[in-house]
Amino acid sequence: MNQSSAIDAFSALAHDTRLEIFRLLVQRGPKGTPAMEVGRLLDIKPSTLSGHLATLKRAGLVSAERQHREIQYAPRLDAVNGLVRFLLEDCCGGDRDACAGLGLPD
Amino acid sequence: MNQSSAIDAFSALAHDTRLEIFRLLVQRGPKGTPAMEVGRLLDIKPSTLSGHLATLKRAGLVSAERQHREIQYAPRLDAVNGLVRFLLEDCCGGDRDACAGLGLPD
DNA sequence: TCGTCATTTCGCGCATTCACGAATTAACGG
DNA sequence: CCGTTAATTCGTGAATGCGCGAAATGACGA
Repeated sequence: MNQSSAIDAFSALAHDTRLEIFRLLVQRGPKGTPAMEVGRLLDIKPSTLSGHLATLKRAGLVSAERQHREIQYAPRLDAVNGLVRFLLEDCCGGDRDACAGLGLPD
Repeated sequence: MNQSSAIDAFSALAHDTRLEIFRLLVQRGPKGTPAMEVGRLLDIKPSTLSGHLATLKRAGLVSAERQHREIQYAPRLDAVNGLVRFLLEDCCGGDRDACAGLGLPD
């Protein structure tokens, strides 16, 4: 994870509809959800939905796999993990004691 | 944390300079850093810096406290925590078994 | 091969965001 | 009260992102 990738990810999440899409995918689980079903559940027009899913995919936040006619989209939870690690990198200048009790990852 | 607040936070982080500012504040620790020093370290013009710090503060990502002449800015790590919790809320439809091994918070 | 459903691409008009200089306000020290 | 440093506000011009309809493409099933 680098600055540029992080910005792509944050930009992707900084949008009402895309944030809803991502959270829906998280709730639906790692098995994935067909694009059309996402659009139906959230009432999004096909062309708009396609653009948003492409943005999320470009940002590395979701994966896409074709299954028969449909494309299954799934959230990449490891991307969220990487994003947080990047945000909190070298917290307190690397002084672990100073960061104690903040619930940070190892 | 709600959708609107989360978008404000992600929007704030989805910007090159602001992301640099926030990460710098994280690295400098919870004691805070004077605005001017941030500007000096990252080479940001005063008016531009002021706007970015105001955006981060409005998004709840940093706190500001006046100390003598300067204003100390500090990162709000609890905000990051809240952001991640919001993002991963009801993961896998709340089925904890299906989410096992993903490194999620309690 | 044909028809159909799923998805993407393209173009338009509209709204928002950005950096920066100049002027302004705020908080001290003497 | 004055000078200095810290920080904010404001206005402008340029760049980017947005939703959506229309058309194109891809992938099947019969």
